[in-house]
Amino acid sequence: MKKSPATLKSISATLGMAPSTVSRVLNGKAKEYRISEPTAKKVKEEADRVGFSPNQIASSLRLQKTNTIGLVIPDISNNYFATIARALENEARKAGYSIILCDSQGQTELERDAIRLLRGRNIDGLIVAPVGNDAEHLSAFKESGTPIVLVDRYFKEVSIPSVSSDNFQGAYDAVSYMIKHGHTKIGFIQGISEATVNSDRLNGYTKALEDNSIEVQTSYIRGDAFTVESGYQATKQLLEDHADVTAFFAMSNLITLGAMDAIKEKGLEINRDISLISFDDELYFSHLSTPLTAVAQNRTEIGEKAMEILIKLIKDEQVETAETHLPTKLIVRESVRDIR
Amino acid sequence: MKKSPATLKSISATLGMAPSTVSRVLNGKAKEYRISEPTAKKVKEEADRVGFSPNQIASSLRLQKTNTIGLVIPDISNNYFATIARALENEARKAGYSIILCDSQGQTELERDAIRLLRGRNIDGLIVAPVGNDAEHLSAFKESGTPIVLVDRYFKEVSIPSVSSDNFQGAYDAVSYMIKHGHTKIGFIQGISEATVNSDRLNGYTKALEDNSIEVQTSYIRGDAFTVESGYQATKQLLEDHADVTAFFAMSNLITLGAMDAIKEKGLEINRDISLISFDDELYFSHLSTPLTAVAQNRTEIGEKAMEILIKLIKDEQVETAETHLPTKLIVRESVRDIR
DNA sequence: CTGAAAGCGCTAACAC
DNA sequence: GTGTTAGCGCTTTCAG
Repeated sequence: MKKSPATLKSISATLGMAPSTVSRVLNGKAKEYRISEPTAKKVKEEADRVGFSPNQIASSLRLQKTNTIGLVIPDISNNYFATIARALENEARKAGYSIILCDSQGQTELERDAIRLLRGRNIDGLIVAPVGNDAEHLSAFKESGTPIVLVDRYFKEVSIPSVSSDNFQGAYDAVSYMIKHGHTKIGFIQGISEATVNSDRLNGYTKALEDNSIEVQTSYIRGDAFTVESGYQATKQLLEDHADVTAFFAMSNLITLGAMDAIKEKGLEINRDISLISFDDELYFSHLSTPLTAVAQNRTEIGEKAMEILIKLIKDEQVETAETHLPTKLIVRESVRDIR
Repeated sequence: MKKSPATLKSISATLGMAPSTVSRVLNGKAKEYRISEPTAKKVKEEADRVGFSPNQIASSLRLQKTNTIGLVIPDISNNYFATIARALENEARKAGYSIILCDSQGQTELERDAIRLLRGRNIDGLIVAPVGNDAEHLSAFKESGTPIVLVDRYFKEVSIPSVSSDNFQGAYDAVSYMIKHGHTKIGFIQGISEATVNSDRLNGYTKALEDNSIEVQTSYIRGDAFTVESGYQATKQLLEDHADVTAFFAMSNLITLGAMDAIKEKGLEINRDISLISFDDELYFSHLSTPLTAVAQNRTEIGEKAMEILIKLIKDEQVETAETHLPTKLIVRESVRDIR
């Protein structure tokens, strides 16, 4: 049986005063309203005694503010997103907000549903790591007036603040590094080609090749999802179609895993037979059979920065509404062979 | 500027009817209340037109039900918890509940805070993966009448339903496997010794040794937290104190990582110089320099089962209130050397 | 078949 | 210094 918890009213009844008085004391507005010491003390004691905790729902309804932030993520079990989520949660909590977590499972349909649901829950702000390329529901949400910030991906056509890595530069650095070690035939194992994260990285890849007068082979560009499976298939196909490719550049932690599966399956060994760089670093990379060179993204900072922007927007503070791109860092390990 | 969204009242006003009528139609109670077809149709159209989404806050206040479940987790960026969280979220969503995520960062104090906060948010149920050994705030929460289910860890002294792996058996199997391969001096790199997960695993370890007439050396039992750092320190110390230890059994994915760090630092190679089994499997284990043998927990099922129980409790259905222990599976790879 | 009205628990403007 | 009151948006008796 559910106990009916203490309320302002119940407390004020046992104390023989008005709910408003109790409310004022408990909200620390005692001096502001010049409530007498003894009254305040009695209220606090009674509240303590019955273990009063204010009903946020009622307060939210009254104040039109839920102190709640929606978070829509493609896959919380993907360490990349989980680490961002942790940073987001942490910052939110410090600012007095709670996170409502929605996993879109990489499906635009579920993402749409989640946002609709969160809207009904009157969230004060929304963070989305969008899946797919459809941004209409996002800009529609923005129209509602509730602040929204994107993480990881972003959209050229709609102006929603976003925080992500400097994908162009990260890719440029990685590919330049490969080229410096003698690689010219470099496979690009991509995710969703329409996603800006992906195209920015592809641009970095292309630019690095061009800057070194290496022709871009479109047949070296493979893959169609940020998944293990796609990484596996793309790598496998490319390995079969172009045995002359000496290096792979994988566009996410999951794609990297798929690529490693394919490489292993073909009986190849990373470094010895084939080079590999992962866009996105993982905890275990240094312990792999060949420690993997990776483009490390600053996941925590992505989360912190995004929440900082969102909270500013909620508080109606000025914010440079543009895209934020955080620097990446090339972590050199042993997966790129020097073939000069 | 925040647009004021459509409400039942605003819709009923433009339509010239009462809010109650609109509410009934929109809640699918049209036939129950025998509302005329044309009226119902008009309501639906208007609701559509203005993009009405009901204010859950108001509804929650009225219904004393928030359709919200609190989730308190030590570290969402730990893949073990993240995968459980994903399963929880998924099941919750299917049942019409949203998840409020709180990361306790492994601190009892934050866990306590989070639960207090969630209480104020009038959650319909609570899932906690408890940190530490203090369960008082948990049983206090239970007293409030809101259903609560624990995942991963549990407490002997308080009767709160819990879902976790069969830690005893999982450990027993792993240690038996090591013994079968000739190991008798096996380090046990533990987390928090007071945690039931830990002691159950220790019991499994002990039992396996005893069943094979091997004496338990308490000096082989090291470590004091489920962290990389503790795993590292414990392994390092044990390696220095007892060079005769031939195998390690690490009590979590993070501890395993720390153990691998220590082993690598000492210039040792897994399998060749030292054997290792991890309690908890990870995505990358098969690609490690020595693919790691691990006790795989069914994380997804832990989450699903826990949510299933919680939802039953919320619906006041009968539930076997006991601890649920899900079977583990020993994934044999190459990290245990046969030294017979 | 539909409307009026009360009330969930809280806050704040307005009394006194 | 403190009480009274209205109302946030919704649901649900109770009326008609």
